[in-house]
Amino acid sequence: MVVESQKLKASGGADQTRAALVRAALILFGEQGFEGTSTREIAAAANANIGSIAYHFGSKEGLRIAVADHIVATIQAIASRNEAEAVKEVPASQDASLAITAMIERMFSFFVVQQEAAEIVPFVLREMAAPSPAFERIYAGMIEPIHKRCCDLWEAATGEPAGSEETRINVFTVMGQIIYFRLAREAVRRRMGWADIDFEHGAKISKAITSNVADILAAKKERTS
Amino acid sequence: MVVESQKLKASGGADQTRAALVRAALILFGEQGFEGTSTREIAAAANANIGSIAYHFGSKEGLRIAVADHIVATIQAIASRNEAEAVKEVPASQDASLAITAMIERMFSFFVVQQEAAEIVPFVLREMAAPSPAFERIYAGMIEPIHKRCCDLWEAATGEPAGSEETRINVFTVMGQIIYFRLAREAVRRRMGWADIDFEHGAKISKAITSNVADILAAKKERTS
DNA sequence: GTCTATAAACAGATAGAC
DNA sequence: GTCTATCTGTTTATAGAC
Repeated sequence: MVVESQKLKASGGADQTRAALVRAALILFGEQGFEGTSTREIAAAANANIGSIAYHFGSKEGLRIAVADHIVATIQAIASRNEAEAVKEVPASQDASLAITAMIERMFSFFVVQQEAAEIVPFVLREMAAPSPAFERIYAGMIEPIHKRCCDLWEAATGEPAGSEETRINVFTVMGQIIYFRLAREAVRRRMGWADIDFEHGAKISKAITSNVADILAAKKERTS
Repeated sequence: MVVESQKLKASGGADQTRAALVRAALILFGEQGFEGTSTREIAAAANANIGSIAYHFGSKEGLRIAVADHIVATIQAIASRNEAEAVKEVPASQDASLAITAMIERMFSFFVVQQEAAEIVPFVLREMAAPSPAFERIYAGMIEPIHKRCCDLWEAATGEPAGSEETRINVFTVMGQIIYFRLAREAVRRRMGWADIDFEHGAKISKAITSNVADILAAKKERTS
């Protein structure tokens, strides 16, 4: 993936310059890493000049913080939209296992298949693996809220308290099954002999994960009953 | 984690200089990334001079390749030792599920608790997430062999062919549960309220993963019988 | 707010003495 | 093989014109 050569900045306006810089930095930091990206490169991709980074964000590090804040805002917009849809789909919390399956498929689509907000995931992965000062925002505004939400679903499905140590660990094991396919995308692609991981492949993986989680939930229910 | 200030190079000798450079690069590339590490930094940590990198490896990129080869050699030494031990522990392939549990615990200890070869994991994680020319070696010499070995165990435990698409995907879901706790170590640490992920915490996580896999295997056995 | 010019530090690679 | 000095280009940050 390469940054489009089209202008990210539509016309004049300070807000548009700012937004174009944030989006260019999001993409380039995700692809090449923070140290692997120069401010000149970012300014060029955003159709702005080098000085504008210092003016709007103070420094390169300030730009990274702004990128993190932009991610959190985007994620929260997506989350509230999904919640509105989820309420429509499952009027009562009729079957918690179904809700978990839906959540897994949504997260898998977001992290691995990536139709929307594809630029966000590489940046977030890098922050998770090697936290920078910007990680604080990503954790508090994205990782923790998603994990909490999953713990609530887990409680509804198993009866195990959402706040218990066991539940929190179990939810991480589910998130690991999903995100690993993004982290190790190239290894998976090679080992599976796939040219790329397309929608069809994604469906197979997603099915395997939801099946795993269904088996785990069923076994837990069996043991506690 | 910071590189020890002690000398990595014991005395003279070309091989010792070479080895010290590889080890210093392994640690620093893992901690700070390839672009985030300067050749001067590596030479200083290895108690060598900058020119020695060009002499021994041709370029910074050549050093990265040498690091990858060193990792593969180390992994293969560990793997053959483990195999020798595994034969002692389980004389016949009496219970394949036990062998899988043992494999998971070994991998978890290697990737997350990290008593031995702790420096290797960060470097490998970075190559998985953002493959460089050195990834080829890591994949062929470490990732694929481990994955193949796990697929064989999976076949022994479930009857599903080791080469089937389903088996390969399932093995990746297990590896994901393990490696995620290393990738997202900082997020896990915060969410669990742990000061660090020590041996006791590792035991809890490992138990959760082995329990998950046991449930998945049992459910698969149930369905095919 | 935007843009250019420049400062000061640092990068990787190389040449050549020993 | 080791080490120093240096070349060439690039880095972030800044100063100041417009």
